[in-house]
Amino acid sequence: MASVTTTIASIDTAELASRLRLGVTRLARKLRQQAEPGITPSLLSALSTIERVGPLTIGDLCAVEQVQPPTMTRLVASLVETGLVERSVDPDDRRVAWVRVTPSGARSLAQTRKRKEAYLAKRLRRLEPDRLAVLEEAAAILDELVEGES
Amino acid sequence: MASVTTTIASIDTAELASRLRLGVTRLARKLRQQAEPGITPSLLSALSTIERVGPLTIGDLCAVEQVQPPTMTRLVASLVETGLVERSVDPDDRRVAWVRVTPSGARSLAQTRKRKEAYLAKRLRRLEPDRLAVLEEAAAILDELVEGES
DNA sequence: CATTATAGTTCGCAAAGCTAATTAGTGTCA
DNA sequence: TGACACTAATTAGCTTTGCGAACTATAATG
Repeated sequence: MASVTTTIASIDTAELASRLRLGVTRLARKLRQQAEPGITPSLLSALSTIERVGPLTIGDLCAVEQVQPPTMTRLVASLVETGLVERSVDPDDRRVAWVRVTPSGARSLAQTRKRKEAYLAKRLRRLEPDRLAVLEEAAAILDELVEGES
Repeated sequence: MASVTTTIASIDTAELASRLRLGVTRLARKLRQQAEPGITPSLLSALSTIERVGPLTIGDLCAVEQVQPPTMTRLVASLVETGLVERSVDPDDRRVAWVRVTPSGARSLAQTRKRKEAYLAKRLRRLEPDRLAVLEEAAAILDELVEGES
C-alpha cells in the first residue's frame, strides 16, 4: 500500500480542465501515431467495444463510442469488409442491425492487443509505483467523466 | 489536505495501458466535439502553446505539439491568416520562421478560454475533491509521459 | 566551390468526423 | 385501412487533421 497525499483546498477546475485537455489531446495524438498498419485507433476502439459489450446495435455503438451514426456506419462497414465483425438484421425490427465480433476479429484483437498498448506500457513501466497508482485511479475517473450523460 | 490510498502491489501496466488508452481516446473525442465554430482543437492547442512557450520556431512547435512539419505549416498558416499569430523570418538563419501570438490572438485566447474548457470543467465540478486531486496529479504525469523522448 | 545537412513548404492521399438528405421499416389513429 | 409521423441506418458531400515524398531555400563543411 502507498499513500498519495495532495492539497485539495485550492483546486481550480478551470485550470485543471485546461491542463487535462492539453495532456489528453497530446497523448491521444501520440497514441494515434502508434496505430498498426491496417487497423486504425477508431476501428480498434469500435472493435474492442463490440467485443466487450457483446452483440449490440449500431445505435448502441454510437452511444458508447460517442460518435454520430454516419461515422459508425462507415467504421462497421470497414470492420465487416475485413471480416472482423459480423452484421445481422434484427428479425423483429428490420431497421435494426446487430453487430458482433467474429472469431477472426477476436483473434485479431487478442493478437494485436499487446502490441497496440506497447507504446504506452513501455512508458508506464518507467513510472514510479505511486504514479502508476494515480493513473490507475485516473483511468476510472476519465471513464466516468465521459459516461455520465451525453 | 486529503489522503488518497491505493493498492500498488499488483498494477499491471499492460492492463492499465489498455484502459488508459480507451479513456484518453474517448475523452479526446468528446473534447473535439466541443470545439467552438471557427477555432478547432488543433488550432487551439497550437495557439495556446505558442502563447505559453513564447516566440518559438515551427520545428519547436512540432516537437511540443507532437506533429509532423507539414501539419504544423498548415496550422500556423491558418492562424496567421486569421491574424491570431505572427510569423517572422530569423535574420541570422533565413530558413527559420519564428512564431508569436498577436494581441488579437492573446485576446481571443483569453476570451474563449473559459468557454473552451466549460465542458470539461462542468464535469470536473461534479467530482469529489479526492478525485479532482487524482486528476490533478494525472495531468502532470500525462505530460511527462509524452514529453519524455519521442 | 561542391556537397551535405537543415527548416519549412507543397502536393497528394487517407482517415475520421460532421450535417443534411434519403431509404426502409414501425407505429399510430382517425 | 391508409395517411402521417417516427426511428434506424445509410448515402452524399464537406472539412479538418494527419501523414510521407518530393521540393525549395538557406547554411555549413570539407
